[in-house]
Amino acid sequence: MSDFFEQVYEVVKQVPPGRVTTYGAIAAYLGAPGAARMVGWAMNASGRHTGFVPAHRVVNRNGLLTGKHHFGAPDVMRELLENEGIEIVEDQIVGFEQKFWDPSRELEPLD
DNA sequence: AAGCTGACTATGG
DNA sequence: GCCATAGCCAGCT
Repeated sequence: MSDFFEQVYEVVKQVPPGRVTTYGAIAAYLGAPGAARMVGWAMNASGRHTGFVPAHRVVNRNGLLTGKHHFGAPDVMRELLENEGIEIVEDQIVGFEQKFWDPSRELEPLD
């Protein structure tokens, strides 16, 4: 497993319940702005990672649940988020900006 | 080995 | 405001 993937998991696992972050924010925090796709790809491989990776707390920049189809069932991601107190309407997070958790702002810079 | 793909994002018409 | 294009970079065919 590439270190990049581990880095992604490290960040995602630190996302507090009831909060969400974006692929781009994680990529930027890891020093790879624009590599948001790789974050998504890391989520695709998150199942291989030892431990639980709350991939459902990672959405695109619109707060849209674009990756819901990768949870085995299209409703799993929404249910997980709603279980944490996040409202979902039309596969989109309600009040996304308020629930947005920015790693470069909440965590210490990687340096 | 070379090209395609993708859980993204920004920009321009 | 919607559609097309272009970077991004690791994994898969």
